[in-house]
Amino acid sequence: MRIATWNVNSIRARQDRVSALLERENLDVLAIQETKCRPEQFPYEPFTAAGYEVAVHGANQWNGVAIISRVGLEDVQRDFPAQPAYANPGKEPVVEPRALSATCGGVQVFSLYVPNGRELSHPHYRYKLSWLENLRKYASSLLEEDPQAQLALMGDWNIAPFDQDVWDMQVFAGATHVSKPERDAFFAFEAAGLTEVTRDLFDGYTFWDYKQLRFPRNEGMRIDFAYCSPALAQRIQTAEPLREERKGKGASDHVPVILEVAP
DNA sequence: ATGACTTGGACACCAAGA
Repeated sequence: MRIATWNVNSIRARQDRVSALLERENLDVLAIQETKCRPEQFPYEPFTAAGYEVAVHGANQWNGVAIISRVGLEDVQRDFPAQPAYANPGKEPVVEPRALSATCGGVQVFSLYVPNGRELSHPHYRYKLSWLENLRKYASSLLEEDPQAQLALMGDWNIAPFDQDVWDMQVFAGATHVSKPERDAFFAFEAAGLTEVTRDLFDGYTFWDYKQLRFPRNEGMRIDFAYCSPALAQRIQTAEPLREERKGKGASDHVPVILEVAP
């Protein structure tokens, strides 16, 4: 089975590329982030016509996640238990559409768009940390219920866990994505018994900013990951970032990361 | 070339991204 994650930065702007990816890479399941649309705006037809089912979670032009599968799509869950809400200045707190899970081909696949954090002193940063903590607690509870669970927590984690995951640590001094609390929150998933399965299977980045020639200069970040339960981690055979997808007109700023899962 | 941001809303600027 071939499972992938990709922050597409608008599904309406990227639908052609997503459809082409599914076919070219022979994907069974694709978890996408930053769909940036309400459910009724999602372009379902090209995917259903190609034999896929689609589960979406979206509210407006911000955030939004979806799962596209041709190996079943059961037990769809929007949000996770105790998922923190975020209050924009002067507004009521809202649980944003950043998490979606479904069982596909016997694997509980999560499509996750971890909050950005914005600045270390910003309320969004505290929101990011509590969001990660509660997600980790939920993942722990799933593993506790069933140590043999097949779990894949895939998505845009918005954290560069190691210094080599950004092109220049000096550029990120005092910035989000590299701070110790964020990295601690990331590695807490390892402590909870999950394994980030892409780390040992490739080197390099998964994101390059649109600005300042970041891609041609290969000034990127590695922030897209897949945390898997023990029973699933042992089935992962390969993990590959598709750098080709960052090229040309109409590219997302992230590239897909594809996992090959043994039967 | 892999090339100097991109997206979507209500808009002709702005928020947000990382």
